[in-house]
Amino acid sequence: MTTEQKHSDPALAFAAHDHAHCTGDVLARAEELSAETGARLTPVRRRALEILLESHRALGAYEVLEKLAEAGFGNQPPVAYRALDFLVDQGFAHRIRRLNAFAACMHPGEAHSPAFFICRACDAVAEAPAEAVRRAMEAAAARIGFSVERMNVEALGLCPTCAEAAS
Amino acid sequence: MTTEQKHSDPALAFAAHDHAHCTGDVLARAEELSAETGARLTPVRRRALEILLESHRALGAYEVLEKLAEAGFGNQPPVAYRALDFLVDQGFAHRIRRLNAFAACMHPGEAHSPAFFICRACDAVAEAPAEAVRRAMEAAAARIGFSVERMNVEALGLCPTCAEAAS
DNA sequence: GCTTGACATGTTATGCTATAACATACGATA
DNA sequence: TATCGTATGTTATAGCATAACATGTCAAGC
Repeated sequence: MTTEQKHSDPALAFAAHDHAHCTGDVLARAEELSAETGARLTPVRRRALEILLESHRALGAYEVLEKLAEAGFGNQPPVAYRALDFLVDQGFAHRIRRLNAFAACMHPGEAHSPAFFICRACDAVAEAPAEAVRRAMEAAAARIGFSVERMNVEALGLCPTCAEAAS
Repeated sequence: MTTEQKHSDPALAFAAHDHAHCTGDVLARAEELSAETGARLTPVRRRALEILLESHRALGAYEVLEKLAEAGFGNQPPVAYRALDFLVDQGFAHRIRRLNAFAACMHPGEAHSPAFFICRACDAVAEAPAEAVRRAMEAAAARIGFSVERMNVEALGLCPTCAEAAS
């Protein structure tokens, strides 16, 4: 399996794998993209992204804040929210509203409309490409004259591991 | 235009129409369904649904609470949250996470996976049928062995009226 | 060099959203 | 009429998010 394939396989979000590896790759990609677009991936913002990547799960803003504070940054809520908002704006992270949480985007830069699959048993979150979902939404929007700017698509259920354990 | 068509036309959520009419129909349908399934549509719950139907937009739990209190029910948050949770469980209302709000379902009982289109300018919310979206999600879930139990599909953008006004 | 403006960060304070935990009431049933 | 399940009411608190203002930083233009 190549690195490319590995990172684009959403099932891996539910399985053990080499975090350090994908963390480094994604972070590097985020830096490239920032350089290209002029976005300023400052120390707090970069560290916030690292935190999301390292934990490799969805984190609440206050969890991120705590880790930012440990790294010497401010420890007031706006510090975390601003960094996270930046990451979301740049497409480096996604906000998962069902969990009031944020997760690093596993393939930044690739235009994609992410769909999230959230396990209600272990809280793991898989980000899967969902172009078909996006197309269906665009079509539904067109029928009512609505112009879509952003989308949140989230499913709650059981991941393979927990489904197995439950049976 | 028949009543059936009227209620199933999501564009109407963005247009003026006869609230009293659709409110009554939906409420009656909810009562039928409750009788069938044995769900207890008690006074608070019924009033909460009426409140959502009357306002005909997404309301925060505390807005609903305020109106429940006016009607003589308790005025502590759990009163509203419990009633709203019941309505969501029964499929009589939907939770719109992007707005931290709740909206009455315009066609309860009909199996449907709703998608919401939220205008960022006027906060109007249209509920559109999105079977194609649901199918795409099921397909994506199947590929990673995930079993979907619930879904939230929300789009942010501009409704026809506000898009017009902006141009 | 210095000023200015844009942007990022830090801090205080507060508001909004949601739930835990316990008390009370009510109806169905044995 | 005792009991169980369910619904409602209430107190208290936890958790999430942002407004508003102060400070710092850096680059462009005078």
